[in-house]
Parts: sequence; C-alpha cells; structure tokens
Amino acid sequence: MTDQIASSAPPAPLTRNTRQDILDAAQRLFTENGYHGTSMRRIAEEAGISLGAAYNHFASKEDIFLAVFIELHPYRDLIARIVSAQGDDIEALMHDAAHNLEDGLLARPDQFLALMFIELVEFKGKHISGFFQEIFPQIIVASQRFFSNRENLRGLPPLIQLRGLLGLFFSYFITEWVFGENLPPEARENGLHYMVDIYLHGIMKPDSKEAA
Amino acid sequence: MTDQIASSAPPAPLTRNTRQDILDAAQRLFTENGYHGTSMRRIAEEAGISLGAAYNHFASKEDIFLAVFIELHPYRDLIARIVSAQGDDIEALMHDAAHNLEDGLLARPDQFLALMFIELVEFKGKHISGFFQEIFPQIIVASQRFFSNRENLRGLPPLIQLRGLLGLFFSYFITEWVFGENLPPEARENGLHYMVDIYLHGIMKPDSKEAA
DNA sequence: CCTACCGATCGGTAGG
DNA sequence: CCTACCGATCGGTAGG
Repeated sequence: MTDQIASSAPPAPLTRNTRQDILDAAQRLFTENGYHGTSMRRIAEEAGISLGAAYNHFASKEDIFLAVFIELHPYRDLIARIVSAQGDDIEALMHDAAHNLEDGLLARPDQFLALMFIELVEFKGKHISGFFQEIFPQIIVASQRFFSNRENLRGLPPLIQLRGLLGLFFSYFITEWVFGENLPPEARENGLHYMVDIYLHGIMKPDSKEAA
Repeated sequence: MTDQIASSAPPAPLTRNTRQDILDAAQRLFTENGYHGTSMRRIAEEAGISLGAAYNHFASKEDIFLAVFIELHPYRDLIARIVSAQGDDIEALMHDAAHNLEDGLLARPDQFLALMFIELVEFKGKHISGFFQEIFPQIIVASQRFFSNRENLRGLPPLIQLRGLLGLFFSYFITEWVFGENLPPEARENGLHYMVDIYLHGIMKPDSKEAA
C-alpha cells in the first residue's frame, strides 16, 4: 500500500495524463466555439484519443464542461495576481495589481470570460451557485488587503466598494474584448491605470460637489 | 403603383409580419440557448410557420442571427434611456440616467448581454466591427450631454472618461447577471447609484492623495 | 483504449 | 407557404 512497486505496473507513460489532455482540449474548444459548437469528436481528436476513450474518463459532455468550469477557470490566476500586489498605500497597491493584470489576463480577455458566458447562456447559469460559494470567500479575503484599516477611504459599504472594484476589472476586460482593436489608441493606452484612478478619485474635481 | 388595390390582393393578413415573427422567436431562443443550441426547426415552430417557410425569408441560420444582432439589439434602448436623463448638473444627470436604467434593463440583464456574447464566442466577433462603427458615433453624441462644457471635471482624456462610464454600466449588468441573487442585499440595494457615486467621486476621501 | 455502430437531429433543399 | 426528403453530424454505447 505504501511504496511497493510491482513489476507488472503499467509501462510508465511518462507523465501522460489523458484526463488532463481532455480538459485542456475542451477548454480551448469551448472558449473558441461555445459548448454546443464543440463536438465530443473534436475534443477527443484534439486530446489525441478516440471518442470511446473520452467516455472512459467522463460520463458525458456536460461533465467535461463542468470539470473545465470548476477546475480550469482562470479566476484563480486573477485572484493570485491581485493578492500578490505590492505597495505601501492603497494607491500604489491598486496600480501594482493593475500592472500584474495587464501582463497576463489582458492579453487574452476571451479566455477569462468565455467560460462564464457559456455557462450563463448555454447552461442558464445552473452551475453558478456552487461556483459563487467557492469564490466569494476568497474574494473577501483578497479584498481585505486593499480596504482593511484604511483611514483615507470615504467609508462606503464594504460590499459596494468591492463590487465597484470587481466591476472595474470586469468592465476593462469586457470593453477590451468586445471593442479591442476598434478602439482609438487614446482610449486604450494606460487604460487600466486610468480606471484605477477613476475608482480611487472619481472624474470630478475634489472640491466641486455642486455646480450649475 | 400608388394606392391601386386590385381585387386579387392577398386576403390582408391583418398586420401579420412573418419576418418579424421569425426574428422575435430567434432572439428569444438565441438568448436562452445560444446560437448552436437553437435549431432552425425550433425557430420556425415558435414563429408559427414551417421550416421551409423560414428559408423563404432568410437564406441561412446565420443570416437570421445577423438580422437579430443588428436590428433587435437592445443597445438602442440603453442609449435612449441614457440620453433622456434630466438634471441640472452632472451629478443629477447621471443619477437620473441610472434610475432610468434600473427600470428597464436591470430586470433582464441577460437580454442585453447574451447576444453580444454569442457573437463573441460562437462567431468569434466577426460581426463586431460593423456594429462598432454604427454604435460608436451615437455613444459619442450621447456622452456630450454629460461631459461637454463642465468646469467641475478633472479633465481626464475624454475617451477614457467615456470608457469608465460604459464600464460602470457594463459591470453592473454583468455582476447582476452573473451573481444576481447570490449577492447579499447590502451589495445590491441602490447599487447602481453607488456605482455612479464612485465614478464621480472615487472611494477615497477627497483630501487624501497620499497616506501611510 | 479502439472500432463500429445506434437513433436522433442537424442545416438546408426540391418540388409543388 | 408546406411536405418530404438529402447527406452529415451529433451524443452516446456495445463489445472487445
């Protein structure tokens, strides 16, 4: 049961992991063509196995999607990049987080968002509730770093503040994905840092609360 | 050629418009199940005609999607609601716009976003460029109302300012759609008005540019 | 893990 | 505008 290695062990396929190959192929194909636009035959082909072999690892196509959605969702990378931000004050912290995000996810906004929209449109969000319950506590913890014990904040409700922050990044990915190269350069350069700036200070002058 | 009505004219189907019926059925089905998840037979059935009849109005399924995407996209309603906002200063204007949006689109965020994501995922954005060129000038004009001749703005680059505004609404729809009822009430009540407030003033106290 | 097959359904068309 | 059909492909399974 411990480290007893029988001589009849399989011929050691040298890190070949079929299950993972299936999931990787599926993630790429789902992201490119949607769920109904991807066939089991394509998934098997891209994973380098036969159709029947795929059904030896997963009971159905939907099970493959579910595994991809839960295990391969890029939100982990997103949170890791935000949490790893460095800086003494909230301003430096948030701009460093933006910088981290710009390196990775901005290059491929579709990968970050496509799985979510397939889930919402093609599955009507039936797997969302469980996903939310897994991700929500992690988001709360991650946000502590930005908002806890800060005296220079206006004191907006914490969850509203957090929702605004998520919306900030969400919206940047969306507009980048939807309009991307159609946007004029002056709407894109340093875009995420400007969004952070708006989030922190707003678009109005600080001393003008009212004006005609 | 003018108002000459022959006695052999069709029996006046009383405002029956098959083409429109097809588009309405298709919009609903695409929004619910995606493009590849919707069959021509379902569209024809929901429109109350036979499969062959549908192909008398559209050459292909993709042509139907294209017509839905261009003619029935809810962005027109979105822009109309934003443009119709009333208020003396930018603060009142934006909160009124938020109020208008809350009435209509917030109730059905999926309808607003699903067509866009089907286009992005299942069609890889091949129709986006034309859409962008139609919508962009209208967005620019609509935004004049908010940003032109205002002396109490910080003077951020206009397109950045606009992108932040679109992102604000976008992100609100997204988080409402994705997480909706999973969110605690304090993250939802007056949510859009809080987002407007963050957009205008930021989350930080106005006098604290730096702090340890 | 593969080959060969199942019934069902797909987008689209012929012919009237 | 309908019925009846086309070849292709779908998700999934049997049997080995």
